[in-house]
Amino acid sequence: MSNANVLPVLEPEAVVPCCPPLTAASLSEADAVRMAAMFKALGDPVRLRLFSRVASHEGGEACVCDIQDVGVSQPTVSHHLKKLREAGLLTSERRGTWVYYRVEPSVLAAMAGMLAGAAR
Amino acid sequence: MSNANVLPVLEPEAVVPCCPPLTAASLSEADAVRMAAMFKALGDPVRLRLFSRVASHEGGEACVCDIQDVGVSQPTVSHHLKKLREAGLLTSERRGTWVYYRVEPSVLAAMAGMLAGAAR
DNA sequence: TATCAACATAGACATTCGTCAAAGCAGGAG
DNA sequence: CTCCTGCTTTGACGAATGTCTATGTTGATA
Repeated sequence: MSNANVLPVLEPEAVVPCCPPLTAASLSEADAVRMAAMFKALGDPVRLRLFSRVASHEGGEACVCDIQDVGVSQPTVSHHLKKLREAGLLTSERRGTWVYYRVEPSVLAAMAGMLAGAAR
Repeated sequence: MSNANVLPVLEPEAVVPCCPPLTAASLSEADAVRMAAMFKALGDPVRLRLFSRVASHEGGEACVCDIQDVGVSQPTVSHHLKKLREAGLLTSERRGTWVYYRVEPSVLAAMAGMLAGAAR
């Protein structure tokens, strides 16, 4: 079995450089697709709760066992965490038996930046 | 019309007072449902483009005819604008033959505020 | 070795979503 | 009145989504 790279995840670097505030200019289709994927990742109550639990957890990271009590089964939690990872909002790292998740600040900043302009 | 709101259609007023930054505390289930509905509304490329076109349009408002060239049929545009309205992100007003949409700043501010904390 | 705990993956299923064509509605102009 | 334009609603369709159970994998411990 190959133990090389088991995570076919988006690289955060590729996602970051986006976008001007929404008030400044209308989005291109390509930018809209990229940004919509991030908003979509937070567009589910269970995912949003998981994300908020990671974000608010002591030390800025949490293992799955710390946050998995959100009312759905463990495989479903795993599935949602994978979605958040693929959207570039979370990163994960295995340490021993546990897998720790933490938020990717630059991606969050891009989303907040887009909205902040339009909210003035 | 009855205002009994058993349906998950959000009144803009009820949506505004939410929420602390994601780093501060984990969301309750009720708050997560409300906020996820807003993020979900921006989680589609067509809707995000429509929203950005309204937000960046001169005067802070736009009629449908100004923004409907996003690559889908006109009924689909109307459907997406309705979703954005139901999520509390846009308001609409009819003036003569045209319907004008504008962004709801307070709702945007709530979303940006949640993200800004976690992006630091 | 065997066994357990933490987490991920596979497959199936019902529900939701995005899209379109067609029809409906509201206002302005003739 | 009739006709047209701008926009919404309806109904249908395939595709995507969220959830579960069952199974797999990884690492620690005995």
